[in-house]
Amino acid sequence: MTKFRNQAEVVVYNSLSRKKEVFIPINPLHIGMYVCGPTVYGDAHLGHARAAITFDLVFRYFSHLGYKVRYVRNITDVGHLENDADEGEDKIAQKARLEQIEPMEVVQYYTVRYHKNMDQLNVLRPSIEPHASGHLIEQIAMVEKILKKGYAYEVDGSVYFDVEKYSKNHHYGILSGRKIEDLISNTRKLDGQSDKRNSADFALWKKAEPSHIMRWPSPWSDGFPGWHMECSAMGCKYLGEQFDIHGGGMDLLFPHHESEIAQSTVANEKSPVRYWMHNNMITLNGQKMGKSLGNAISLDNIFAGNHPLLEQAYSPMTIRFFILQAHYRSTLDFSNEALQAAEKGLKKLLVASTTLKKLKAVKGAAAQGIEAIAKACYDAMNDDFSSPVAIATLFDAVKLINAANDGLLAINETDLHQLKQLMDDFIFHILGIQDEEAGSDLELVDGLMQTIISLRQEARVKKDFATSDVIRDSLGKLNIVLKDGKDGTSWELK
RNA sequence: GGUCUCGUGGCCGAGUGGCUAGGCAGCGGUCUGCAAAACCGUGUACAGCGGUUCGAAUCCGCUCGAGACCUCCA
Repeated sequence: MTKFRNQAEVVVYNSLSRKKEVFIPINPLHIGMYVCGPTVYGDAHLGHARAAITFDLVFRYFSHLGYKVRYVRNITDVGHLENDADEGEDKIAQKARLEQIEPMEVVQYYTVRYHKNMDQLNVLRPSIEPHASGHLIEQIAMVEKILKKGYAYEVDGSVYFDVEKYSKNHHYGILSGRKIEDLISNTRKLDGQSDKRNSADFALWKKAEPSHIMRWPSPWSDGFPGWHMECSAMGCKYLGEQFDIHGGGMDLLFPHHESEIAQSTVANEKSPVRYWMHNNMITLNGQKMGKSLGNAISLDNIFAGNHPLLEQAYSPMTIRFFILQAHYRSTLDFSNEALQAAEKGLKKLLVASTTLKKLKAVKGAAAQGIEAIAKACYDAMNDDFSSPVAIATLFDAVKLINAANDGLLAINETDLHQLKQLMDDFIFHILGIQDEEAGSDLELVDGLMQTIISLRQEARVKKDFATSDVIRDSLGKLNIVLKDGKDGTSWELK
């Protein structure tokens, strides 16, 4: 296994080049990764889960390969406007006004809930989780830098990035594949007055209206930073002027990430990011699931099963497995049928993993292609984090395990060791699956179960099937399934 | 309207020129007191029409359909 791990050459699809590229970090053995986190004004939904799980997979895999990864994922708690990019109300402030609480109460409330959901999904906490509101100084400094270089202008206390000027010697649209002329001609004319010289320009700093509760002093006005500023400022602060990976949902590609590139390129005179990675959307009946579309199902709803579209509750690990069974760059359509299939598939995988622990090695038997399976798993992950292919390959290992358990296949000590290593590495460490059934008092329960099973076995030997069936049925009501096999009876939770 | 992506068997979902993806469901069998699980076997899938090629789901063109971005959204 180690040998595949060491040989690994990871290929990453770079949104910037629209091609797969061999991943080479700026500093050997160290990786800097920045991912756009949530704007904390509402509960996390499936889309948040997908983004978090996608980059959790990247984080886990690179860590597994031996890289030291500094993973920064921000919390947006200021500057994210509700409607038109520069005229709407701040999302946090709006929520605070509606609920008559402090904006920071909104932030705290939803941040805590976000963390809870991510923990449930077994998403590892990032190395640094900076808040936009905690980095006003850095953001203001960056705006000043851009102003000084002449790529921004101030109007009535607000500062805007001059996209037209930037386009003269840079390519605004390099990431999203847009042309500046199209952007200028296609951007919708906003109602009301705009201080911007050009509709494609975006705000670096906004002056706060008197009614606006979230405000900070700056050289230009009491106000707040533009949405794109935070990621540029915080990414630079914690990962440097240029870092390896920047991730986020595809919907952030334009204008958010495009603008980040423009700002940082001007401020630091270099492109901020080597590899841009974007996860695709989750769809519901073929349509994107999104907060603004009102069709987003919250994770709490899914875990509890209380939403009109849900036929049942789905556990966090089912959701995680469901998401990992699709490649991160494909859209993934939500349906009860698909989730139920994922639930069953996951169970099969986990049962096999438990079976594996009890498996006994047979002396001298030949290798059973375990190396090939391990190699295929690493190949899949090295190919732009293809978790669906890795999972498919793990099911090949499941076949081996079950066959060995049924005595149809002999596995020797070396094979067994390799197989255990493979399953453990991939299922639990790389894919980040947890066995939800495995409780701390499992040993006690198993002891009790062995007693019950032996009593029932006595009945069965006496052909007292009435008694044995009563035992099985009543355990069934507790969601415990008994399985009578050749070598005795085993049990598992439904 | 502009830019881009996608269309794979009952469902989900891999696969970029020739070799079984995989999961779920179904069917037949083995095992079992009966079940469950597991195992074995089982599917003329690649939106349509043309073209390139010895050979295409895979490359090219067109048609149809779906979606994303161009406003906030993971």
